[in-house]
This record gives sequence, structure tokens and C-alpha cells, in this order.
Amino acid sequence: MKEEVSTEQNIEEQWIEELLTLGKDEKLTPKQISILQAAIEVFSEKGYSATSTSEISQKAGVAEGTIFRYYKTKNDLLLAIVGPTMSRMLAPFVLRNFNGVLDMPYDSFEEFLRAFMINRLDFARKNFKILKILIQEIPFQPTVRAQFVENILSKILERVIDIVEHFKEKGEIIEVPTPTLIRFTLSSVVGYLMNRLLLQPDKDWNDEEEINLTIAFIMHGISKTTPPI
Amino acid sequence: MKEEVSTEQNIEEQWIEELLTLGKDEKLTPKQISILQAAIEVFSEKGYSATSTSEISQKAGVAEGTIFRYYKTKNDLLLAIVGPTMSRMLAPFVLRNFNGVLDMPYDSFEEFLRAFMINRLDFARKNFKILKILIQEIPFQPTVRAQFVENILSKILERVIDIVEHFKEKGEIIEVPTPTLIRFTLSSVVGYLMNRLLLQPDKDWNDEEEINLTIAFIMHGISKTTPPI
Amino acid sequence: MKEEVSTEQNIEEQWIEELLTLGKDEKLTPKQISILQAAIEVFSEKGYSATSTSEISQKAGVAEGTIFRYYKTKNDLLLAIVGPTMSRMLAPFVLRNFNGVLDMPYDSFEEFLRAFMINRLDFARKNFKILKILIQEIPFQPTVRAQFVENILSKILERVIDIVEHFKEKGEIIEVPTPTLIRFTLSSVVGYLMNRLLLQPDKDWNDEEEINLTIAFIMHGISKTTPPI
Amino acid sequence: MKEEVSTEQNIEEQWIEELLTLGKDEKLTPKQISILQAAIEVFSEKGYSATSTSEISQKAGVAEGTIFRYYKTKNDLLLAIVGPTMSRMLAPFVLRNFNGVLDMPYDSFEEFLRAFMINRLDFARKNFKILKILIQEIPFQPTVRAQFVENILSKILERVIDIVEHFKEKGEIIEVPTPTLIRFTLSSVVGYLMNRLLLQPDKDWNDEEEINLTIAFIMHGISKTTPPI
DNA sequence: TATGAATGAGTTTTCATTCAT
DNA sequence: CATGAATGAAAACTCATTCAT
Repeated sequence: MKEEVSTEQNIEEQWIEELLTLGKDEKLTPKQISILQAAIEVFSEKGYSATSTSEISQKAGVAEGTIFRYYKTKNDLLLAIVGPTMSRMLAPFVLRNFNGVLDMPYDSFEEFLRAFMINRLDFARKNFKILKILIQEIPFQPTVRAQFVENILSKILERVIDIVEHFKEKGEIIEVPTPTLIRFTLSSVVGYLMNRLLLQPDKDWNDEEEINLTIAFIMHGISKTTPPI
Repeated sequence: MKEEVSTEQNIEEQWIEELLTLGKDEKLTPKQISILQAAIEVFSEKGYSATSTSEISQKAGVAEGTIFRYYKTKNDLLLAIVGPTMSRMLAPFVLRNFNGVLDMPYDSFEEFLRAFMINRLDFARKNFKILKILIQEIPFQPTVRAQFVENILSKILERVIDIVEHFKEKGEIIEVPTPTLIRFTLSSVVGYLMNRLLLQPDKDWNDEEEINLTIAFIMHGISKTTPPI
Repeated sequence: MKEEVSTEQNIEEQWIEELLTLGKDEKLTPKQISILQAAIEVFSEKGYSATSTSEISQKAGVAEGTIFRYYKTKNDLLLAIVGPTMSRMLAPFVLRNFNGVLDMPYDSFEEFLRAFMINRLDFARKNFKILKILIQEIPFQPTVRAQFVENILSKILERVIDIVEHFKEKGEIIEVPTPTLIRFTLSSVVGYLMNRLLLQPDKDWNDEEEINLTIAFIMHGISKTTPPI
Repeated sequence: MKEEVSTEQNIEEQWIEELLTLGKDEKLTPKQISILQAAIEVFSEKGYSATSTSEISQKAGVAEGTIFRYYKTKNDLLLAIVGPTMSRMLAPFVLRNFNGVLDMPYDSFEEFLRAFMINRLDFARKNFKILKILIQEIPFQPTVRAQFVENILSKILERVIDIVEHFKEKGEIIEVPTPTLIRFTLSSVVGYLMNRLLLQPDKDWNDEEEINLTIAFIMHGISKTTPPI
């Protein structure tokens, strides 16, 4: 009798499975998981176009034909990987604020920022490879781009606009056009994530400290003089 | 007899030529220019790996073999495009400060930032397609990445560190680790450039205003309250 | 409890079963019938080589493996379809004339022709798709061709030669080499069947009239002048 | 120095070239001719669907990729073979009868039939393999069928109707619906060609004699008695 | 120098067939 | 019996690169 121990391998597999079955009730077969794992690995390493299906099949330990039983084309395989992850990007934004009421659980913009950064750093860390694939392919895959812009980005922005304007009204943040404020904020957050995970992943980071500094920067800038209120 | 008028086409060709012959004394032949133009176009549109040399040759109006007369491999063609542009990224940083003396022509960090942003926006606008190719391929082309990190990035950082520390010493900017300060600054600048050129190129931008706002943000943040000095 | 009513579907199934079990005592299972029906449909529509077994299994509503349970190879499936039909082509010729005696139930060649055409039109109509498959594949499938020539064609010809020579001896038909006479006759008959079923199946045919005309043509040609006896 | 002798090989190549460049001014390259020759050979032998491009390339003595330089798809290769031959089927019918005048160079239907049969036997003999491919694929290739029906068959029939009705009016042939008369005639002609070239190509045929007999059959049938005028 | 025909290894994809369940 | 996941060989087609002209 096979004893099901929770090896690291198993954990990874479960993660992939949970990750890529969003909204579907089918379970993935072990071969399917291998294929997805291998594809994520190689796509993120060499890029979608530069990856051959034969390489994926080898890495996954399945026959090449098996890939095409599950995914009609190589492009379908890509979509099966990036699609659910895109949807998950939306999650923290749509959970709240249902039925039109602005349900803001944060007392200050800083508090919101901290929660947001911690949450998204965690998400990005867990989905690092897939996000890399997604970012790489958005410029080139019309299908992916359309889905991302229409279903994800616009909805996220909608929500973020609400939040920013909420705190503008409360007098917490300055009177600058909302898109510009969002750009400032996201630049700093994304800038941190990119450095943290992509450019210098091996540096010895103190995440809490860096997040605090980043938030302080977003709120107060880097000048020693007081801002010209 | 063909009269050589300075058409827009010609200007573009000269630009490409100037752009891609950095540090070499050879002149580019017309065919070579066509090839480079076509390659830049298609690489930036479909990605390096997804572009076929036959497509480039067609767009360039030359025979397939001609490409390989000038560039031994498809990869060499890529390097011929991104290489000189990488070098040019370095230019504004190395022109000054030669022979070890810190020659700082800016009276304040703000002034430096403004000059920097205007200059780099101009550069990025002119080299947009090539920069897009470069950014896309850095993760996948070890040659490109190595060259970028060793010859370009490290030298830019070196210089920027000097500048930032100069103004830290002058008491203009806060006592936060220099790499973090650089990250803040570059995140905001790059964030602006990406929005401006990549994400919303068609929006009606007021560059001067946005640059001012961005600098104000970097210096003073977005909070209405004074920073806790 | 399922009541077995004799729906049109059932009739079709029985027909297939009767058709394809010639000379065997096994009964076909329902799955087998589905497979054969589907295969006949798709083979006749797209051709044997251009048909995939997966397409057949889908159309038949069975698993891919099931086909290979009944028919070891795709080619065996083809043979299972065309084999019995070939045998049935022989039927009207071998029912009579057994034990060497020329048992000729027709008083005139015309009478024979009429019976023959009516009978074969009926047969061809009922077996249209299978005959189409057979005709298409005879040139390419050595197995099929050999079986057809040795077991079917030669025996049919043998019998037809007897008949034609019988009426030649009786002085009813002209003194032309028998193979040529058979060619004349079969060309006209087959020409009618092809037009009737294959080339213009949707035309509003008056079969009795056309058969009469065809027989008149075979006997007397199309000239208004009398033949030069 | 290469001596250009008119070997049988050369004659065959010229024939193919002449055959397949109908209406185009490009010349075929030697490789292209090899490819076409090989494709005609194998398609007619094994059928279009059952033939692999690798087999064609081997037989043609070229690399597989070379086939696709000339013909974008396997299907294009098929069309390049059957298209011009279809057009040539039309030739003897459109040469005459231009500008609406019925220009009938034959004094009797028999004379027309003889010329027609000799001409078409010659054509079929020369184009035997291609015609075999054409006949085999017409049922399965919508493109081929459409082209055949619209551009070829309808035009041939138009012309043949004119001819048949011309001789009906002259009182040479019987008052039977023209389509039926055409069917009689073509059945006999095609029946001869099929026997001659396809079913019994190795028999020792006396073509002149057989053509005479066939024409006599079409005109007067096989009965010894006079027709019932 | 420039060409473009030719290549053959490689790509994505299909498919008849097998086999553990 | 029946399934359908899995296979791997082969299919159609692509592509960077070479080379004779």
C-alpha cells in the first residue's frame, strides 16, 4: 500500500494544481501536473517562443503526444498557465467592495499600502515564474493581452481609483490627478517587487524594513525639507 | 538622376546608422540599414525568437542570404542592434566625472533629476523599439545580459551612487541606504517612462508637468502631512 | 424497462448487421454496429486514408480502444466493411446456374437486362456508401483488389459470358467479341448508375423510363437509320 | 561540357513542364519538375492522402523542405498537378464555336464521335496518372470539385449539348432527351477508356477496331433486329 | 557584393495502436 | 468487455544557414 507522505514534491504539485484549476471542478492528472510544471519551468527560463514542446515533454517525463492530449496546441498550454494566474491577480480586489458600497477596511492609506505590499509580495513570490511568463508574453500574445487588459487590469484600476479617491477626500493624500497618484504608488511597489524578486533575488533582504521604507518614501519622499504644502 | 533629398525616410536611416555604428569607423551600406530597420521593427513587434530571418529579409527588401553576409547568425543581428544602444545608455553618465574627480554640475538633487528625466525620456523615445527588444531579451540572452550588467548597469550604478551620496552628504536627502534611495528614484522615473511610452503612449501627455509632479513626488511623497523628520 | 420499437434507427442497424455478417454465424454487438456505421459514414465522406480512427470512435460514441478490440487494425475495419459487400455483389449471379447446367430463366436479352438493371440499381442504392468506399479503395488496397478480382469479378464475368454467348447463339445479338459486348452493356448500365446515384442524385429521376431508354439504347443505339446488317 | 541529348527522361520532363505551366509564363526549375514527377507518380499509385511529403521528396531526390519552397502546402502541390490538366480537358471544346456561331466541322455524328474518341484517348493516355489522381480526389477535395464542376464540366456539357442538338435537328439521331443521349454516348466512350487504360491496360488492344465497334454500338446497338422506328 | 535555391535538422501536431484499470 | 490515457513514430511544415552563381 502506497503511503501518501507530504513530500516537498507533493506540496509543489498541489500548489500547481490549486493554482491552475481556478474555477474548474476537474482535477488534474499527475501527467498533466508534470506537463504544467515542466512548461512553467522552461517557458520562464527560455521564453515561450524559444521553448519546444519536445523539451517540455522530456522535462515532464511524458511522451510528446501526451502534451497534445491535454492541450490542443502549444498556445493552449500557455493560456492554461497564465489564464488562472491572471484571474488570481484580481482576487484581493474583488473580494471586497461588492454591491457598490465602498467597503474600506483600512483606516489610512499607509495601512492599505502595507497590507497590499505584503499580500502582493507573497503572491508574486509564489507565482514568480508564471508572472515572469505573463509579463514576457503580454506584449506579443494578443489573446493574453486582451484578456489581461479587459478582465484584469481595468477591474483592478477601477478598485484602486476608488481607494485613492477615498483617501484624497479624507484629506490624507495630495490633490494630484488620481492616475498620476496611482502611477507613483504602483511604480514604487512594482519597483520593489522587481528588485526583490527579479534583479537581486539573492541579496539578503529584510522585507519588513524595506516595505516600511518604501511606504515612508511613497508618503513623504526623500527630501529632508518639509514638503511645500 | 535620383536627387537625394532629405526625406523623413532618409532621416530615419541616418538615425539608425548613427545609432548602430557607435565606436566603429565603418559606414553601413544601404542594404545593411534596411536589414537593421526591418529587424528592429519585427523583433520589437513579435519578439526575437518568434521572428524568422525570412520575414526580416522580406521586410528589408533583400535576399535571405544577404542578412547572413553582414551578420553571421540571427543572434549576431540581435547583438548588432542592442549592443550599441546599451553603450549609449551609458553616455550621459561617463561624459562627466572622468579622471576620478567628482565633477557635479548640478546644484540640487532636484535639478539633477529634472535633467536626467528629460534626457532619458528623449533617449527612450528615440530608441523605443530597440529598448523594448533589449528589455525583452535580457532575461533570455546570456550574452546580452552579461554585457548589460558588466559594461552598462554597474557603471551607471557606480556613477549614480556617487551622485546620491554627494547629496546625502550635502544634507539634501534622507539617511536611507543608498541602494534603496536609488531604487526609489529609478522606480519613479522608470515607472513614468513605461507609462508614458509603453502602456499609454496615445494618451495626451504634458511631459513637463508630469516630470515636475514626479520630481515633487520623489522629493516629498504624496502625504499631506509633513514627514516625521 | 426499454421497449424495443422498430425505429428507423433500428432498421438501419439491422440492415448493417445483415449486410456485414454474411457467411458468419456471430451476431454483431451494438457497439460493433455503431463502429461500422460510423466508419462507413466517414470513410465514404472523407476517404479511408483521410479518416482517423479517433473520428470514427467519436462518431460511433465508443472509446478509441473499443474499435481495436473488434478490428485489430484500421485496415481490418475497412475489410470488414467492403468484404461482405463484395460477396453480395456476386449473389444474383451464383444463385442460379449451379452444378454446371446453364439455367437461363430469361427469354430475351432485353428481359435479362431489365431484371439485371432493376436488381443492381436497388443493390447500389442500398449499399451506396459502401460501394463508394470500395470503388475508391480498389486501386490502392492490394488486399481488396485481389479479393475483388479473384473472388468476385472473375466469377461475375464467367457467368455474364455464358449469358451473352447464350443470346449470341440464339441470334439475338450481333457477332462481336463477347468481351466487347459485355463492355458495351456494362458501360451503359454502370453509366446510368453512376449518373443516377453519384453525379446527379438529386435530379428527379423516372427510373422505369430511364431503364427502358437505356435498354433500348443498348439494343438499338441512337441512330435513326437502320443498322447495316 | 554537358551535352544536352534528347533522352527519354528529357522528353518526359518537357512534357510535364508543358503540361503544368498552362497559362503561366514562368518556367519550371529542374527540381520543381522532379517534385511534380515524383508527386504524380506517388499520388497516382497510393492516393493523395496516403502519400507523405517525405516519400515524394525522396523519390524526387530533393530535400523535404524544397517541396515547401515551391508549394506552400501539400494541397497546393495537388492543385498544381490537377489544375492545369483540368484546364486542358476543356481545350478541344473551346477552340471552336467562338462568338456564338455554331461552327460544326463534322458532317455526321459518327464523324464527330470518331474524332472525339481518338483525341480523348490520346489525351487520356498522355495524362493517365494525373487523370487518375483527379478522378480519385474529386469526391474528397471541395476545391478541386468546385473548380472542376464550375470551370470545366459545365462548359464541356454546354458545348456537347449544342453538338447533340445540332444532329438531332438534322434528323440523324433519335428524339430522346439530350442529357440522356449524352449519357449514352459518354458512358460508352468513358467505358472504353476505362477498360483500355485502367482495367486491362496490358491487353493487346486494336484501338482503331475498338473505336469503330464502339461507334457502331452507340449508333446501332447490339441487337440483330432493326430498331422499332 | 548580392542572391535565392537548397538544405536538413527541428518544430508542432496527428494518429494508429497498446495496455493497465 | 470497454475504456481512454499514454505512447512514439511519422506527418506536415518551418527555419537558420550555406553556397554556387
